[in-house]
Amino acid sequence: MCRCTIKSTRFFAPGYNLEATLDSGQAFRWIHCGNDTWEGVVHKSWVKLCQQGTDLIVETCQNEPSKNWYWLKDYLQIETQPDELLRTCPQDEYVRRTVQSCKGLRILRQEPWECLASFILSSCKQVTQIKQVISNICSRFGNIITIPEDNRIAYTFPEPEVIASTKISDLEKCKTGFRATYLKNAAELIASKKFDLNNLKNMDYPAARARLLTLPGVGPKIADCVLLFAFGFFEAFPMDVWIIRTLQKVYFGGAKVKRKDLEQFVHSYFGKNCGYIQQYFYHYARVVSKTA
DNA sequence: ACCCAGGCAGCTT
DNA sequence: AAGCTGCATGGG
Repeated sequence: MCRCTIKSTRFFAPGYNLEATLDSGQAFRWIHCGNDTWEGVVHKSWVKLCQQGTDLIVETCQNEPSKNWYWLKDYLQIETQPDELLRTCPQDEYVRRTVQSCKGLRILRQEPWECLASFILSSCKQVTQIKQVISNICSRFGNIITIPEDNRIAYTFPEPEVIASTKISDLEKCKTGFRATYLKNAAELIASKKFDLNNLKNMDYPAARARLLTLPGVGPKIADCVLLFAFGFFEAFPMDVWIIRTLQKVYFGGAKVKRKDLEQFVHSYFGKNCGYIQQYFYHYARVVSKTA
């Protein structure tokens, strides 16, 4: 049981699109509490965020109170200006439409292990299901965080050591399905220090990607998600079913272009920040265009 | 009943 | 190197 300290602040973040950022399928643990308010857990601390004009109102329940707010500002990428990154993309009609519709969407800077584990569990599942499985994993294997203001409970994401020492059958009780062994085996490699997840940040994109691809349950798509959402490699372009369909429809007149050829295309056409526009495409295709 | 979901690994051609 | 298949589970 932890002894938490409530701390509050506000971040000046004009134009920050909290909803698109927290609900665009890059992180799976944020809960919408209405009125532009979201609750989640970042770096083992419970966090409540509320968008209010140009500010994000922040309330936290911190395990180990830190002197400054870097840990959360970095996670939320408050200082990043998406428009500057997206300027390197050709401003074609579809780019303009999706950027306009998802204006202010940031790519988060997530914790590597939670991000990796989440996307190992994501394959061939819908976003709502992924959220459910991860919620199950955390409530079963994470540590309890009590929120002083009303005695509710939140959970940390279980460390690799915990997952590594868990029975496959207990992981499967969380509805992981066939992904349970992938997760456990990856956790073992990380817990035993045979795989140094944090060292990926010292590599360039191709080297870090090649290294991630050696992990069980990690292929090109999941590797790119981790590189984009946890390490800030904006040249990583996760090629999922939604994006493949979108690219074929918008840029190839509906032709069945192969994955390999699409990869070539996105890197040469969208350039060094192709991963950033990818997230706008994904969110637009999956959410925005449905509700328009 | 059927097809699909932020795929991957292993096997067959 | 490419193409096919099984994997476990729930939603539409």
